[in-house]
Amino acid sequence: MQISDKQKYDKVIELSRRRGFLWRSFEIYGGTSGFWDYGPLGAALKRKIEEEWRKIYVIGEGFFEIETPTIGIKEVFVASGHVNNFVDVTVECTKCGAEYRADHLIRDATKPLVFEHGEDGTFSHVLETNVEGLDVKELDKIIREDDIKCPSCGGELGECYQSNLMFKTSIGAGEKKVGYLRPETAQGIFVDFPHLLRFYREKLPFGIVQIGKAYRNEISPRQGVIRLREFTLAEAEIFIDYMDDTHPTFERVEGEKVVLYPREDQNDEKEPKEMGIEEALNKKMIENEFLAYNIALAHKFLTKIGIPKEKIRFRQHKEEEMAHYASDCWDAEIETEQFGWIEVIGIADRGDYDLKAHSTASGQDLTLFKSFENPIKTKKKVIKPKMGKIGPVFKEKTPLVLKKLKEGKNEIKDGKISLEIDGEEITIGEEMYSLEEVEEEVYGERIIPHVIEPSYGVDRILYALLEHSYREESLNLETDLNLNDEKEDEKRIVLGFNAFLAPIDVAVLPLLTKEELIKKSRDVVEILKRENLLADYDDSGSIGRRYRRQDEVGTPFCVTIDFETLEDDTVTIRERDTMKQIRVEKKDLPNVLGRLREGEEFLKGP
RNA sequence: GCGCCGAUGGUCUAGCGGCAUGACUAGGGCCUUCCAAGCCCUAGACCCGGGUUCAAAUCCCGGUCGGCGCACCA
Repeated sequence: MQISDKQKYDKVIELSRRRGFLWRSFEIYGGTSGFWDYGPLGAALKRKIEEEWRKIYVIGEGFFEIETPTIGIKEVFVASGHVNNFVDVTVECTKCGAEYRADHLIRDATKPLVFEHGEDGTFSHVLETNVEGLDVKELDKIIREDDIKCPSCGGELGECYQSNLMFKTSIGAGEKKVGYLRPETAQGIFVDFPHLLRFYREKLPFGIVQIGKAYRNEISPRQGVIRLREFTLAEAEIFIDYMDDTHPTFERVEGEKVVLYPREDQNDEKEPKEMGIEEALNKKMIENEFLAYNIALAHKFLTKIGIPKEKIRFRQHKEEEMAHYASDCWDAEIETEQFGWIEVIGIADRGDYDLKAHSTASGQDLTLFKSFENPIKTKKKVIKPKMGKIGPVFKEKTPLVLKKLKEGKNEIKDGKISLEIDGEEITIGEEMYSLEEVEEEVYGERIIPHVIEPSYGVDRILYALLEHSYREESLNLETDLNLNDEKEDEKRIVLGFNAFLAPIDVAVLPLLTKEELIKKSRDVVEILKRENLLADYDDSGSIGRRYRRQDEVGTPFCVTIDFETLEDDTVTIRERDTMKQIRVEKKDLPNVLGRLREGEEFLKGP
């Protein structure tokens, strides 16, 4: 059988395209890599995944959702570091015009530095120039100093320049203002920090989420739906007090077991290990309680939507792979057949990087006043100027003098204070001030919150879910009609989504294409619609064919209308996974379906 | 971005200088009392552009897209 020889990825993508989950974008024009459309069922599935996410973060955690533009002005991304750091350094040959990535060019041009003789008689280089983390000027310098030429024509290379991975655009007519399509939704949140702080009434910790599109102009996106140029992020930014990283509701994730793959174990090539989240925290494997909490939360989310536990692990980023803003980062990875372990969620400790950066760049105060439990009382001596003496002496310079004195950086020498005003040295004599001891109370301090950021790649999660939901079942049908001994097992393709995620909630099918049954079926569809269920009606082909159609798109239940329905107003509900049926009264249908959708065992009966 | 390979109905596929295969799917009808049954009918394709040739899906060149390897991946 041809189909079973194929990779699972191919089967999943084929089904997705055939049944309207995923389509390549711009297909009639040949398509463009890095862009995919969600078809009717794909869009529905994605929405339901996002809805589950909201249940956890918005309702569960109490993080409200905001929506900010997908285009950001240049200032935002200059401050955030994306304009400078989210780049590849490129260099162009002045003669033939070929373009190169400068770091690779240097690495290639300067290697091999050392050869090692392999056992199989081949040579391999073991050292290469370390170009990691060099900036434009440094790379440019190396090219000049080592006199590196164009590898294809030997021509002189031009100056290095940065090519940014953000999509650039202009705002308004005449390209007055430069904008970029956001590479993450987070910056919109940081920029709104003063509003958010007031909204949450100036108390830490608080969180805020955003679900939306983000854009990265990847040089060469591959791997189908895994690497996109336009993709959906579901991000939460959790603002915390770094002095107090006790999570207020840690008990919610107690007992959650996760597979962890810390940095050290990766370096030592050890296996990831499963452990309770409290243990990981106690052993300092995860440094921060908020990080640990959010790792557990991510694990809850992924298992809830139906990713098998054994296919989930959390891998800590190595130092060199972390983003420019992160001080620690754990990725949730899901194992897929096609791509191996893929990153689907990044849980980063962004520290105070972003707020600090935006504060500096905008000149705005992005701090929060944190009260001490007990005000700190200090006694200190302050200088009290005697205005009657100072005024007449310094005249119009008096305000400046007072200002200097207030700054408090005064050294008293032999009772005299020296100040520098407009480059001029002046002396305040003993008679011009008095020293008084005052008691000062400090009620708190201004702090910049730190940020913990769980960032979910919705598209990747959706793909992983499709792959893990896809199954083919062999049905051994004992047909007497099978005269030739060609024993061909019939194949059933099922997307085994949890009922609450399935794009179509329920299908209504007349057993036969008879007018009475069709009419009755239409009535049932109307009843289900009133319950806000997405009900599909289908009377084409045989009943078996219709069940298979629904199985293939993951519809959990089919309601079948037969001749008994006409007599006693009962219908059958057929479950996707077991293919078993129960008969219920038509009037109980919404109630029973509701309970089944909540996960009640199927054959328990009404 | 480099190298290798590929692109034919909605899906999968045969053909590889001379009428474009077949299966599945889909639409309509007949039949049919629960899991892709059967019968009849219908619809539907050579990635784009150039070249070679009497003739190109087929050969050549360029492009686009895809797969794999290298590289990249906040």
